[in-house]
Formats: sequence, structure tokens, C-alpha cells
Amino acid sequence: MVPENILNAYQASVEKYKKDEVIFEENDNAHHYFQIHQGQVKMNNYNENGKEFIQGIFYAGDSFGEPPLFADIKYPAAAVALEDSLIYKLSKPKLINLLEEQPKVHFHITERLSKRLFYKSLMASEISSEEPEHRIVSLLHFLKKHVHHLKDHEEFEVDLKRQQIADLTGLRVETVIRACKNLEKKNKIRIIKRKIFF
Amino acid sequence: MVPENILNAYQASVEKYKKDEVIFEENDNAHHYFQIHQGQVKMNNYNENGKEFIQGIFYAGDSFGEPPLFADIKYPAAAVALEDSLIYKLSKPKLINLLEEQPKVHFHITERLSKRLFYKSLMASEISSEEPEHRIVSLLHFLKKHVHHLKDHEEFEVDLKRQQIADLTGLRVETVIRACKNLEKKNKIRIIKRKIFF
DNA sequence: AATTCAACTTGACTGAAATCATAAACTAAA
DNA sequence: TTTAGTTTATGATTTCAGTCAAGTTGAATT
Repeated sequence: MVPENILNAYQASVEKYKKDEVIFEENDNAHHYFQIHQGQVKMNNYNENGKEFIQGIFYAGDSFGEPPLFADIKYPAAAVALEDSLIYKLSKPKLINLLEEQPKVHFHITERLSKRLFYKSLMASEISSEEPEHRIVSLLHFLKKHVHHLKDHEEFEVDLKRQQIADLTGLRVETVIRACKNLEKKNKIRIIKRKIFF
Repeated sequence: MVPENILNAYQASVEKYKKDEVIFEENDNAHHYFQIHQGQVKMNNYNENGKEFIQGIFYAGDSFGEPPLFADIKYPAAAVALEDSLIYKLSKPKLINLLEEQPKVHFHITERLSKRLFYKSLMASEISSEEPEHRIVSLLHFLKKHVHHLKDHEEFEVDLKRQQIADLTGLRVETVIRACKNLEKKNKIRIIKRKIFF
């Protein structure tokens, strides 16, 4: 996350995206750094059968889609606004220039990439080897600890639809529903008015 | 990848690890930067039932296990030498100092993290939504393009055992064997003396 | 209050990969 | 050239998440 005054100093623009508007597509070349001022963004893929996989969901303050700015690769997934959003946009050359001049900001970006990698490692091993209930609990635990910055014993309301949980964990929505009911029975989560608390 | 003369200038040590020796464990705190001088290293997890998942395999010149040096997280996986190896080891404070003084090296690290993230994004969507054959082809394609730096039409010998392919793609070894036989029938890979060519 | 629409739910059935068991092929060492 | 150990291979069976088809619930809009 680059401080907004610095983004402004380097002439970042602020772009409006409507809910469901595509910010970039899978396999596009990257030309800009993106950081959310207001709103929510998901990065996702669709396979041949139309099944969605959500690589991540990003919130105000988060940057997304940085890797192709730093390595010779294309976007591995698309980015789509989940709600009407305001997003800082800074051209690649200006970003590189910024990072050269502001080493501290470069370390912030490095930290951000590291955390994304941590999440990916976690979910990779979960998706590859664990049962539905375990995958879901791991996702919720990650959200509690690393997104909401809460302790284990603190409870939070999960701001995800069943379908989104499915698309983040590689499951189907019916499986998520059934697994969540089981987790409720086992007192691992609470469900109040269909909302999940963990 | 940090140039070796720079590593030496910052007093990195070179450590010997025997085949199968553990370099660090899952959930350990990170204190050092690691870069392979000679040999091979894998990072992996085991689930409760003993099933292995390989997060990645690293070769001479590669660094590994950087993220917990930059973010407040533990190692998401263990690191194990796949053969007798010589590995540069640099303490975290010295690394940070190095990156502050050598911005170009910092950009190398950023590039490296970005490429890892790309691989992870790719495999995540594959593992979550694709059939065995598709997963295997995607892995091989990644290896051809991003590890061996070959064009699509160029062929290379895959230096992975069936079990390793299974552990990288979240499949079981029997499934990999059967999928590979199918891929051979479809002329998508060649198998000569049990070695896979792609 | 009626209508619409998205999100969630449930039950029945299916199928593909996991599992299990066993063996063949290869490799390296004694 | 045996032997021991690893890797690859194959068939039979099982299992559990996926699929399909139908609801229900609840919130928003007319």
C-alpha cells in the first residue's frame, strides 16, 4: 500500500469502476499499478466449463495485479470490481521511478507480495489435500488473522457469500453449504440469519 | 537471485545440506535469506493423513523462503534438500541492509517474488478446477516456458518423478501415471524409457 | 401486498479420482 | 548376478464431492 500523498505526488489518476466492470483481463499485458481508494475488487479465472476460481478479493488500501509489472509475465487472472469503486492508477514507468526514489515504499510492496504469496501457499496446500470443512476453516482463519487482524478467540462476521467461499476454495456452492452446516453442528462456526460468524 | 560477489561482500555463509536434510520447518520463524549455490531444494507440506504437497522445487541460482523475511508471517511450508546441496545463507538484518544499499538487487527480489506468485496463481486455478491431464500439461508448460526458457515447439526432458508431479499438482501417483499414458496416446507428451518429454 | 430476483437449501444420483492390492521394471549396491 | 529398494504400472473397488433438479427464504421494488 503506497501512501496516497505519494501516489498524488507521482500523478496517479483516480479511476471510477462500476460494479462488475472489468479492470483488466487475464493474459493482458500490465501497464499500471492499481490501488483501491474505495470499493472492492476480485481477481478471478474461468475454466473451459465456466467454473470460476477467485484468486483473491481486495479492499480499500490494497493494491492488486503488481506481479506482471515486475516480471516478464502476463496477468494470470482478470480483475473485476465487486462494487462501484475508486481506484488509483499509476503508470508502470512512474511506479518504477517512485520505487527507486522511495525505498521504503518499495519495501511496502515487497511486504505486500510476500503476504499474497503466503496466502497462496496456504490455499494451495489446502485445496490440493484437504476436505471441504478444513479448507473453509483455513480460509476463515486466514481472514480473521491476516485481513481483520483479530485473535483466535475474537469473532467476526464473514463478509462472503456461499458462492464466493466456494470459488475461493475450489468447491461447489452446495458443498460449501453442507460443510458450513456441519461446522455449525460441531460449533466451529455460528450461523445467524444465514450470516457466518467465525 | 543475488549476484554471488554481492552475497560474499555482505558476508553470506555457505552451508552444506545432505540429501533429505531439513533446512527449515513449517511454522518456523525466518532469520535468513537462502540462495542455492549447488543442488536442489523443495518446499512442502504434509497434511494430517501424511499426504505431501510440494509448493515448489528450486535449483542452483534460485532463492527460496523469502516472504517471511518481509512480512510478519511464519514459513508456510518446510524446506528440504533434494540432493546434497551448497546454500548461501545471509542473516535477515544483513539482507535488509543489502537491499537498502543495492536497489537493483531489491528489484531482482521483487521480480523473483512476482514470478513465484504467477506460478502459484496458475497452479491454484488449475488445481481447483481442472482435470488431471490439464493440470499436468499446465505444469509441464510452465516448466518449459519459465524454468527452461524454451519455445512451445522445443522439447525438453522432464526431470520429475511421477510422485513429484502428483505432489505438485495435488493428484495421486496412480492418477498421474494413467493421465500421462493418456497424454502419450494423444501425442501431447512422449514417454521414452519411462522419461517424459514435453 | 404482490412481484421479482438473488441467495441459500435439500435430496437423489453419478462419476471420476482416490484407494487398495499386487506386480513388473528398473537401478544401484553387495 | 543376486539382492534390496525405488519407481512405474495395472486392475478392482470405494467414496465423496459434483451434478442435477426442485424448493425455500429473504430482501428489494413496484
